[in-house]
Amino acid sequence: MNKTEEQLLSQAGIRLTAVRLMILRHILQHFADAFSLADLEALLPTVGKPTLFRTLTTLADKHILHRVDDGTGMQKYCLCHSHDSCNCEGHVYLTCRVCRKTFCLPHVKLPEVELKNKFIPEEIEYVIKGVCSACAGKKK
Amino acid sequence: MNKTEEQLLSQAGIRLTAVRLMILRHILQHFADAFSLADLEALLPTVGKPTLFRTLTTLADKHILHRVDDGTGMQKYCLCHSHDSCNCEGHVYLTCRVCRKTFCLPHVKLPEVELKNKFIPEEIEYVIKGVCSACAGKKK
DNA sequence: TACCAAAATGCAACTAAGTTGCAGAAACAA
DNA sequence: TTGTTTCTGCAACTTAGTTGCATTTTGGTA
Repeated sequence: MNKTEEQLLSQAGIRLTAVRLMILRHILQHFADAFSLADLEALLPTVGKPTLFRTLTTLADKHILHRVDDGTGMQKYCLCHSHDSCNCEGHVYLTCRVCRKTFCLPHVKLPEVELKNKFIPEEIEYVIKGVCSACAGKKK
Repeated sequence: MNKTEEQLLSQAGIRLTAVRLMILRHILQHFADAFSLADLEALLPTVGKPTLFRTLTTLADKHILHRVDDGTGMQKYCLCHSHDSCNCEGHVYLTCRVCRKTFCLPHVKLPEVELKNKFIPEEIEYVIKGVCSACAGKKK
């Protein structure tokens, strides 16, 4: 079952404030896929950019959001789809080079890669770049 | 066998200039792994940043370099390890969150992911974030 | 070789995303 | 209610990336 904004924040040990609740509610309602600080700014013009930035940073640090690097040059975020036990090692994203949107595939099982070196993995991002169906339909 | 800078450029249909040859030679000699515009700038202080930028853009567009998005916020590039038939659909990178270096694993076979939607894939990036052996040794 | 058009280069200035400092406001415990 | 801690908003700053434009270089042609 889905959690409320209050539950998400308090369970993560984040102070409940009016601004944070509003930000998180809008994210839950509007962003099924990856979004940027600018997207959030457009949605919430009354909240200052530094506040949005710091809130996103807090939410990402507390594993309520994931940071997504999709190669568009803008930091993106998306809801962590397994809030409780966030051992979210791997995520798959589709990034459209035309509209620059990024779509999450949360339920895809990420394939493993053999590591020969003594590198300690913490997180895996599998980004597939291409053209989304909407943009492909419009004309190449 | 390895190609010369001249061969790489001319086969890609890029004009041979002194600056480009110097840039490419330095890349071949110094950067086995991913590097940024700033890295190149430090190596070649006599060449202006816009020229370096435009040269990297040209080399990436002609598939001599790959653009790498490692989540450090800086665009990185690395040599395409299969110059001839660059059907390089997939690349695996290791990014260290401590020293922010990114290492290429060019010979790892990239696992496939099932795509349900009508997304047209063009390129795949598999980025493993963590801590490299050098940084892990220094202390956590 | 001399000339010319097209392309490359370097300088400076600009853009945009992200980030910080600080003063005032809000949260929360006593 | 009070006081401390944390949050918020404004403005200003940082940095990577990018563009405009004048000058230089390249490579083809006479």
